[in-house]
Amino acid sequence: MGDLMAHDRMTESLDRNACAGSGAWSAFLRAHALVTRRVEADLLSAHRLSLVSFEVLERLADAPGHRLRMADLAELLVVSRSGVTRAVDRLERDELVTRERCDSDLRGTYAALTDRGMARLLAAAPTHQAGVQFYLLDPLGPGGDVAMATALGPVADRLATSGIAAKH
Amino acid sequence: MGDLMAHDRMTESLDRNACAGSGAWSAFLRAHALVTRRVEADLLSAHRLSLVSFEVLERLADAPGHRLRMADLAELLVVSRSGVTRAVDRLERDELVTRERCDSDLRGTYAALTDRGMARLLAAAPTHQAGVQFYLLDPLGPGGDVAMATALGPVADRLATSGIAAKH
DNA sequence: CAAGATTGACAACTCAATCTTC
DNA sequence: GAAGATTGAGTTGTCAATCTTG
Repeated sequence: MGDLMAHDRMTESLDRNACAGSGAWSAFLRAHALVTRRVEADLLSAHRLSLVSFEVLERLADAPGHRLRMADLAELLVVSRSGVTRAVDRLERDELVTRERCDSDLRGTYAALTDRGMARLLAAAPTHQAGVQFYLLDPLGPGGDVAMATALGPVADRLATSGIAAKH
Repeated sequence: MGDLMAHDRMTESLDRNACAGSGAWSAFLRAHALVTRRVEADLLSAHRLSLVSFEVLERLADAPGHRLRMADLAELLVVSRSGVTRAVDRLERDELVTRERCDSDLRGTYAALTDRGMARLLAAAPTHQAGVQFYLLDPLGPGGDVAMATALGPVADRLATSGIAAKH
């Protein structure tokens, strides 16, 4: 963990002017990788839930009737439809979610939260919330969370309209 | 960090429609997923480079001697050491990178940029830059890039010190 | 034919174990 | 023994093709 030799090599090679390690893009990628890694590690060790699994449960709990159609879940989580199929497969194996048929459109399928799923979500939510607060929101400083949300809103709006594929 | 939220209160907040769909955390995850997806799609279709591969080439080009040790590369990219081994394997197959021995420490290995690697990077850089600008920086608005970089700097600093594993 | 969902084949990453060198 | 790097095993995600229903 404490790797002093590596740290020496790093400081030597970091050039603030032309380095790829500066700028909003690099900070964005780095912060995302570091924060999600920590939050997921905490969720896994304390509640055996991956970050994606937690987010599925969270979205279902927020939805009317505690259920969502697979395609809607895919858009909310920004993953492919097959990705949602696999994720719900895993959650169904653990009996945290069940599939229900959609009566109005027989092509559709609902992913619905079970009682066990809700209990698991409630148990894990404090861990998740604490991680987000500690790893991301606290370092942002006062008002940083609001600034982040308002700044990144337009980013998502611009890209979320046309599903997963697009061009410019 | 000690978040002692009671279960009944959490249930209330989860039932509120605004819980999972808004806030800095959700915007952060959504923006990252959407932007990296687009940037990588552009890089793949135009230059057959994944985002990770591009970033490896970029880091090597910025480094003194156009080379970096595997462990340093892992820290810069925020991936595991085995992840870097696999990524460099792929790049070496395409002859964009070569492995070199480290004379001062025979345990170490350098990943070094080849001429083909540099040419590929230079060809792909405009595509990458345009994607970052269009998908992320433009929606952020004027000054948004600087604000983002300064806001996320402390996030990375807080988490980057102890490698990949950590506790709080 | 278009849309929702799933499946198979495949790609990329992580962890734990291993090998070499310090 | 500790650190750098790699390997094997296992997990998770994507794309293309398929099946079913509108």
